Amino acid sequence: MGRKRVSLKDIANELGVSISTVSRGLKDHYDISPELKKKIKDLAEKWNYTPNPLAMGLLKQKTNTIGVIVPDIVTYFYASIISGIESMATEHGYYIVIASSQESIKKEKENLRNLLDLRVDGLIVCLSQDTDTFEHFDEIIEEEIPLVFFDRICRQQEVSSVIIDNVSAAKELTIHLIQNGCKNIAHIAGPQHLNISKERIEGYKMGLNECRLPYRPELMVHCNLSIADAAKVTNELLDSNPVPDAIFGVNDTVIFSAMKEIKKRKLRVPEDVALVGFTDEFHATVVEPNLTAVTHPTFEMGREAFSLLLEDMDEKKENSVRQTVLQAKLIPRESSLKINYPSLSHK
Amino acid sequence: MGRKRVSLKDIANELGVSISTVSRGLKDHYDISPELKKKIKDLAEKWNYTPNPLAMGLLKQKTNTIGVIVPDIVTYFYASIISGIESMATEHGYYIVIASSQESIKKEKENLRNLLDLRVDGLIVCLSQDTDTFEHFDEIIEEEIPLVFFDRICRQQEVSSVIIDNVSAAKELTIHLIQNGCKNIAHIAGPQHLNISKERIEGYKMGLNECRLPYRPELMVHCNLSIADAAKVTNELLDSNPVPDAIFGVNDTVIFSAMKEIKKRKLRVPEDVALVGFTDEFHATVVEPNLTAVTHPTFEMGREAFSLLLEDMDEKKENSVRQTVLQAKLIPRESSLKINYPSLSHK
DNA sequence: GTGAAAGCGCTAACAC
DNA sequence: GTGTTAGCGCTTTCAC
Repeated sequence: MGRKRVSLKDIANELGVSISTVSRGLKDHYDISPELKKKIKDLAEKWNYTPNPLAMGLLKQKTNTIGVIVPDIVTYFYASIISGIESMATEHGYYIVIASSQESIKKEKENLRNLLDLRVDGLIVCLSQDTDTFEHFDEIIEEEIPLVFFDRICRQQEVSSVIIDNVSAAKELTIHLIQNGCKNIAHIAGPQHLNISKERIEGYKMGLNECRLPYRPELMVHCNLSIADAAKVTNELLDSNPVPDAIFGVNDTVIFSAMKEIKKRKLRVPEDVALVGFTDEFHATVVEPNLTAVTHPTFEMGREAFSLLLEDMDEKKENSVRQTVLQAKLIPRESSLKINYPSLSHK
Repeated sequence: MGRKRVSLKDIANELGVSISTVSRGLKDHYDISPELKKKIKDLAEKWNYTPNPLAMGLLKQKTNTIGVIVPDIVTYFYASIISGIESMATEHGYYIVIASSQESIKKEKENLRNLLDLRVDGLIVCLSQDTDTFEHFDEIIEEEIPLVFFDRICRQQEVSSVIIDNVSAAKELTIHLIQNGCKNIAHIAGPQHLNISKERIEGYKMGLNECRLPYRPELMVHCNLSIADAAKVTNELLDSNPVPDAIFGVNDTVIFSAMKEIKKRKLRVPEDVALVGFTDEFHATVVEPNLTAVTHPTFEMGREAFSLLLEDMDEKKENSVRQTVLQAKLIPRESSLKINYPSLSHK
């Protein structure tokens, strides 16, 4: 370990004054004599003095650290949201400690425990895929520890959150498929207990309804969000009757997997089966055909989540539950364009 | 803010004993009477007592927190290394605080300052692209604050590091191209001051040499690692004479950009120009044609970096500088296979 | 067996 | 203007 960093005491000893004088000198308190003040500041500068955050934390009961729990760090969606959180946190002098739940409720609970033990000032959380009970947030809510959920949320009445307008986006995506001539649109939905699954299903049904197409239960399948399970349900869909002429996936990962299965069967995208994803992962633009999806403003989501948390952490304000709903944006790409659009017909 | 968490004092008051008794009771010190010990432990359990890490940190001069500085969080390569660090850190009871330099030496210095101010117990760092001077690590090295570099490193004699065997990997990749009939292999290299650029150039030259092909300076171009710059130098290569029949990129990002430019010109990959990347980003398998690259054991790199750091942080041991060299593995995919390999000929 | 006191680094109320 | 003191939560040495 390195040598101890310099403390107020060191400076006080060197200058032959008391610790509190140094403390005050450093922050232009009352009036320390200007000369002394200068001497103190110069020495502090020279010795690279910075206040010990542990001592400050003890005193102020505030660590300037926030915890972030995400299902995983590696997925572009989460990585870029973390990036947004980090950028805003840095601007406001906060540190962020990251923990990943690996999509497991057990690890999520452990992460929560660890971060609370660390005495973070607040938490930003995206629920794991397995999280279908929510009592582990009781303590946090009761003790009024600032908490913000994003994307996969729960207890909306009690906890602030940042989400995108899943219903509208899913509806728009569905209508987009219909406008491209699709009649049998399948939906690969996510786990039933997740808000994102429910909302996207709702939007899907609204889209069908608005275009006077019937909702067909046999075209709706559920999967956990793994590649393997997505492949399995895709094959079930392709073997069913009617064979879907389009598949709308709850997220991109699911659809990438579906695309592989479709290609294996030598079916063409979008001619035989149109595909649309959801989160617009980085590689949506890089697969062939390029994947139509709704872009999430991920960086902004991260920044917004931190903003809400910051308000919650502000002790002066009465903390009120707020929800920010951001709009996702439909990006039509090749995977859904059965009918050549004039603007894209040169492709 | 939440109510104060329970402290030893609270338990002591409730039980009518002193703080030190509680402290000892909790850790089976000396002999506190078994009954009292049980009472203490039960109450601590009931009230969810956990020691305040700030107090412990002050006392022990140890925060159990390490800082990680990466060029960015979003790139798969870094995200998965972070994931490896996190997994190992969690196992050992450490927290990790992440900071990103956005490839800027200025931000890297700020991050360093911030993390030192936070009193992290150690640091794991990957240099930014802009980092061509290294004095900002003087203080850390002098004060013997545990530090480990990975991938992009400097001051190898003084600081432990985890790298992959760039020379061998680059050589193997070059020979692979030659075996596929390429004669004019261009190399898009990275910034000159980075070890990864230099080592990959060296491997490239060794590969050429081993196959008795001349090194042609006109086929070597440098670029910063941006998409735009990679596009620019790719076009320069395609306009030059001889036109390369293969391009070996310092990393995948560069090669993805090159691929786009090549497709724009209606050239075919690999028939007209074979392509090989380096880091094997996630989407290497998803572009068409799939990208040949050398896979980095990223998760393992993260875990290994933490292991080295852990040794450094172990005060008992004499700290010695160590370097772990991991092997990257060539994954031949479509983008380099000009000659049909029997095992892949059905594609 | 258990308590009192010092000290890790800092601030702020209170002396003088 | 500057010093003293208490206290944030904890461990540990020294008393009894």
